[in-house]
Amino acid sequence: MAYRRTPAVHDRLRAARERLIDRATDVVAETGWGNASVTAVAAAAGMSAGSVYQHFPSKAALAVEVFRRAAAREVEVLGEVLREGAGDPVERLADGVTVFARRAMERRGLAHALLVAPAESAVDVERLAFRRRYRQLFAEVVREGVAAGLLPRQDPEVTAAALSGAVGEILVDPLAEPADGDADRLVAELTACALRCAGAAPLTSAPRDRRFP
Amino acid sequence: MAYRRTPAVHDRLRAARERLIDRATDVVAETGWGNASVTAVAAAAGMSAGSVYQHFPSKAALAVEVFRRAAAREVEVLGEVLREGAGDPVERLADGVTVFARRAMERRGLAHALLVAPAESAVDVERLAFRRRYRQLFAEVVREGVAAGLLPRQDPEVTAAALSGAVGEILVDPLAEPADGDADRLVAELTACALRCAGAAPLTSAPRDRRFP
DNA sequence: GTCTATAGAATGATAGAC
DNA sequence: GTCTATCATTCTATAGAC
Repeated sequence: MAYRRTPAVHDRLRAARERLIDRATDVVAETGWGNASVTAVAAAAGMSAGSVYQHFPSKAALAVEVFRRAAAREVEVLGEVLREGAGDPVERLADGVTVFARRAMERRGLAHALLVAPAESAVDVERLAFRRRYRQLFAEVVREGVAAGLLPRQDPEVTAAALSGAVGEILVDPLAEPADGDADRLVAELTACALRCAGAAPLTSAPRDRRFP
Repeated sequence: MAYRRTPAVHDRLRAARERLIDRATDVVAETGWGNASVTAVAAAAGMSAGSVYQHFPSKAALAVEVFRRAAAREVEVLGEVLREGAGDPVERLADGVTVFARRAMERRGLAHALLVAPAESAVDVERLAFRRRYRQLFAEVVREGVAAGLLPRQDPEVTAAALSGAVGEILVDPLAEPADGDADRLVAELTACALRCAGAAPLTSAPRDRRFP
């Protein structure tokens, strides 16, 4: 195309790369890693399989980039709620779980791909790091809550593992696909469970007498 | 071999089939599903790859049988503790989580294969059913606890998901491989977390002195 | 006219059935 | 051990920007 690589060409390449990543993310979210062949994602992005290698040295590199982008987005959102959100640590924890769960349910396919779906080993490595960051975020706010005397003493890492594990577990099971109205109830139950798990009083306060109705 | 299948031949075939399943289970526990090729499990069982197909119509069928046997054993053990164990529902829940976690840590490789390790899709289907049974067992005892007034009102399914999710989550992360003495502490923390999760531990900031001194 | 991004075919490796 | 299918990756000829 270009005699020398002009800015216009550079931009077009960059745009094509972005589109490839976006479309590949869609394919992964809709059909899973297993069906995201080079040919399939290339077709979704409107390019040939060969052209993919103009942008990425290997399929694994593309997969990792797809994962990183989506995972980073989730971590950022969760981190904002947990760290810079409003309220005390317990309130932020409740908000965090709610956001985590709600986002996962809204983009179920993507959440599945990020959290549990089998993928190539390069992605598995990223996933481990990703889950660990998630847990650290939860653990941090639990630690704050303990320090503030709002939560009983506990191992924040274990509690954090339980929190993310609970959401993941519910996502794994396709039968748990909730009806429209049910999703809200499920998120609320999950949040309540998370608060109990950390040892906090239920959200609907005046907790002392109402706890065991 | 026999012209017509005599009882002796029948017994020998049956024994070979059992040995094949047992050795294949070992291979899966030690090296994961990915390395459990037909050749590898056949070698471990002391037979040729071709002979495997005397006993199973496909590799997937063998894998499913391996999974079912091991999973059924775990479900049985957990079910015994949760259903026929000693004590009230809360005590049985604590025992169940402890047993679940301890067994998983003792046979980490097998637990990983059963709970989370990537496997062929036929096994994934079994895994879903297996995790569901696990959750049902937990949910049942939680339901009992609620009915008995020992636990606050909650969705037992969600709580059960959190319980098994927490153990699974901790197993997923290889970094969490605990030192010898640490495993006990981890199991204890997990059990405490599980009790809180079900609402059995103190929920307010006024903890009982005995539990959180 | 030149050069490179691109499409599409060729190649080669892997994995599983039997 | 052989046969087959399925991709990831590479090769090659074109088309279109400069």
